Amino acid sequence: MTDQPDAPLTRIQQKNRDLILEGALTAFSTNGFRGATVDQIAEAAGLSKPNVLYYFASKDDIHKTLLTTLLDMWLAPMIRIDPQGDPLAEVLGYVRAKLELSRRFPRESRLFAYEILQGAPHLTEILGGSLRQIVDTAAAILGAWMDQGRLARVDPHHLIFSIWALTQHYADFDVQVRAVLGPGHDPFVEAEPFIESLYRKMLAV
Amino acid sequence: MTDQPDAPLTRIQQKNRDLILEGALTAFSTNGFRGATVDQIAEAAGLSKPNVLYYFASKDDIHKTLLTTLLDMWLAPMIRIDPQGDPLAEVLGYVRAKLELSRRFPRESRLFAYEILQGAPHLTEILGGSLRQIVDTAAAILGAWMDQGRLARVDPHHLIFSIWALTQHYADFDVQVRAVLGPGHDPFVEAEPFIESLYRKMLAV
DNA sequence: TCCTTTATTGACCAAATGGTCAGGAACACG
DNA sequence: CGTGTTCCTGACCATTTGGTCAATAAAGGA
Repeated sequence: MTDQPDAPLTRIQQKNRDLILEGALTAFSTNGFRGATVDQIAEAAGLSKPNVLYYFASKDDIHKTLLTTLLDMWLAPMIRIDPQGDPLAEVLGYVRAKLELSRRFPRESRLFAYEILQGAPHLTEILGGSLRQIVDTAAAILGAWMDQGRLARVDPHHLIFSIWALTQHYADFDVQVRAVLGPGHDPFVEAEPFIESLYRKMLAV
Repeated sequence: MTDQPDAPLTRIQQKNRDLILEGALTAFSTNGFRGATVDQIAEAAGLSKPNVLYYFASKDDIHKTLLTTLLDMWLAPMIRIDPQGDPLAEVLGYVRAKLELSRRFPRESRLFAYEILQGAPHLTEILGGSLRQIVDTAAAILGAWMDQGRLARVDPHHLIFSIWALTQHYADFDVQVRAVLGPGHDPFVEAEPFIESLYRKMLAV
């Protein structure tokens, strides 16, 4: 499409790339990378298959673009944990933000879930690199608060894992949760006070 | 292979079906249903592709067989919760059993994760049927203990979800957990005391 | 041993799928 | 306008893949 690698995008390029990524998010998060077809993506985006491949070099390229783009949104709440803030309020704020992400962006959550399940072929460097650094930083903050006796002593890393597990479960396993609860339930609405009280009890000094 | 629908399996049939299911478990849990190929399964089983399809009608058939076979193992610990037992001990026993399943059978855990992510096309009746009943029964036991003041009052269904989320996370997101922790860690060994203390605090009256 | 049943496979097929390409349509802009 | 660039598509291709089948080999039982 363009020979200039860093040429600014035209309006049409911007719009169509967005359409494609939006359609691909739905396709990949529903069927996984292998299960989604370029035709599906094209139809979801309202474009022809060759046109999709005019804007992206390959199916793989679309997937990689999605993943790296979304990773920032996914990690943002953890970066916002403030060492100067109130420990419990900061943790609960993070929990709430993460649950809100699961509620509002379940497709993104599932996309990551598929990727990790598959062994994270596109994310290995990131997982052990920047993600690990961000987590270590957050864990250090939590650890310091525990040292100061402002939070109950628990393993900070596993505390973070537990938050991920609990919040993402409601997005990734949505069908199971809904099937078990039956109709007339809003899993996310019920989950919030449950998870909040869980961490209040766990982290109370 | 056999016209008799309920004919007992010969020794060869038994062995080869087992080989196929074993190979398929690895293939499906690594790449998902769509990502796994019959050739892969055949190679993992040490059989030829036509021979695999001699023992199972289709790839789908293999998948469904695996899923339903494994569901029992997966649900067993919840059924063993004893209304006559000590409440906290019963819950912690269930948690430990579930974590042990994740540790020993991560492929099975991932197989289910893929299935649920996909919207549980093969399990919809089961999810809203027998699974729901089993969960409701367990939730009722937990609720009764809470009524008697022997466990802290929390939403029993979400308590169960939290156990699933926390324990399965270590199997399903294994690569992520290991990448973040770095080498020299055994996630499951560290997770057990963390999760146990979590539920001790949460459920203490 | 002989004969029926069960196992196994190479060769093959049709459909699906990621991707290409030449050429035409739409657009931007002097 | 006109012209160069960007955008778009129908037709096409090679590969992968689930599945079939006729034919052969191996068991098994009387």
